[in-house]
Amino acid sequence: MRTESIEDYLKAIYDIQKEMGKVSTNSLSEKLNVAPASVTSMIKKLSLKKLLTYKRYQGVKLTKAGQKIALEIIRHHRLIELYLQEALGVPWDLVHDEAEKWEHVISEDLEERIDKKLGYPISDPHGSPIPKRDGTVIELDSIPLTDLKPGQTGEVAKVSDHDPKLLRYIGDMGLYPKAKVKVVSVEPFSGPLTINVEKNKYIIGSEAAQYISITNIKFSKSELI
Amino acid sequence: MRTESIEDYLKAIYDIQKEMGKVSTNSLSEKLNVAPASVTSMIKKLSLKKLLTYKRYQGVKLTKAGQKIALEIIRHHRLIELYLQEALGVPWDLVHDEAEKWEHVISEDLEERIDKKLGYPISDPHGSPIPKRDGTVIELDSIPLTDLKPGQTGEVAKVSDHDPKLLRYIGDMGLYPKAKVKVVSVEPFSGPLTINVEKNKYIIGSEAAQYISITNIKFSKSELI
DNA sequence: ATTATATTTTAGTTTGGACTAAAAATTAAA
DNA sequence: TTTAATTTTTAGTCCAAACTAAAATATAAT
Repeated sequence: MRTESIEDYLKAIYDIQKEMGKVSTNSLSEKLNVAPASVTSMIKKLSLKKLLTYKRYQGVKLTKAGQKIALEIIRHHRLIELYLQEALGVPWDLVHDEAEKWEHVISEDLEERIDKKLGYPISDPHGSPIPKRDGTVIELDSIPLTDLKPGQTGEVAKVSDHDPKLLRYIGDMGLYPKAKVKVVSVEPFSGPLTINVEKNKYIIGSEAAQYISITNIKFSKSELI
Repeated sequence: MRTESIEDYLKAIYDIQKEMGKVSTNSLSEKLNVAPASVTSMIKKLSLKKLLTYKRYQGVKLTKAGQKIALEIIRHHRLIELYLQEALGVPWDLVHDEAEKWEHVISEDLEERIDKKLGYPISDPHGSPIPKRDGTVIELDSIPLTDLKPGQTGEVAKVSDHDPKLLRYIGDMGLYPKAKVKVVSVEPFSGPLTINVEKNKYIIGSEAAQYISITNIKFSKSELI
């Protein structure tokens, strides 16, 4: 059987795998908010179902079958997020939580209808790519805003959607995907950055800035962008 | 806690209460497709939570609190059904199953948005009334098509949405809510009825006809409607 | 290389919600 | 009014998925 819990594990594994390479028991425990021991037992089950491979004490890796399911759920999630925003005007800091539940119960048929209505979009409101039904994903590479040097410009590729409060903060500065940013200065010791967003100047803490991914990075001689 | 299972029980109890008066263990068992023993134990739990009252061997009755939850879920269900049809073109025989799952995970906020977008509708695609958020429902009274006598006319109030195949059959005859019907003849021993639907003549078995509720019944002298 | 710390796994419980089989209560039939 | 049939409840299991506490392994520090 394919329970909601299993889907959540596979999705979490996929995410961690992508952004940190290795998927440890602890990282899963933290991401899913369950005890490490619970993770271990679920891992065993998923391994039996051939959805992932693992060696004791050495982390897990999704199999083809496991990845297929993970991507299917992620696809649901992102299409739903975009649909909620576009069709129903749900603010971008709320779409995640709503999608988190709906993604497990939507039918493929309805998903197809939504996909069509949206015109087969390629990314969600936070800039993450929407996997195709066949399992292909185009991850465009980007680096955290905190890695830019003063004088560099770029555009927002995506932002983390894990915390509504953070999203609201980011949104207030206009830091949506595709927004042009320039780093004016960076304070040392993980201090705040001074940035320009489409001509407006802001100061943002590195804590928040690390959740904003930038692409298309260049040096700009001009004062503006 | 308020689990999906609990919500399903309360909804089922509300439905049965409305259309059969008494809610027995067996009727619930059948409607929910679970063993009678399972129903008994769930009833005990719901009783402890003060969502219903019951005396052993004598059926159950929702409390105010129980009814409130039931109506909330039914409201979700019906709004979702209508939304799926109107906004996404999901055919009317499929909206039920989709809503059956979504109804448990939709937020009140999103529901409000959907309600607004639909213009605060009062009934779903099958003719059932949509409860208000405060728990009021206007059930318009109607009788099964099988209870009409030859020569009587009326209009479709609602149809049962429990079986997609049945709905497709009914839909093919144009028997949507508000459609005008005239009973031309009825064969004895629960035989088929000959009816006119908006000028078209059909023969329908009583098995199917009993799931169609009619309102606004009159006698018509004319050949047509 | 040992010890200390951190991570992961085992072992054993708990909880929700289902199940079967058998007993008890109710209702219907002879 | 006894017997038979139906309905409902007990009693005891099972499974998924979480938990805690304690043991095992791996990694880091001295």
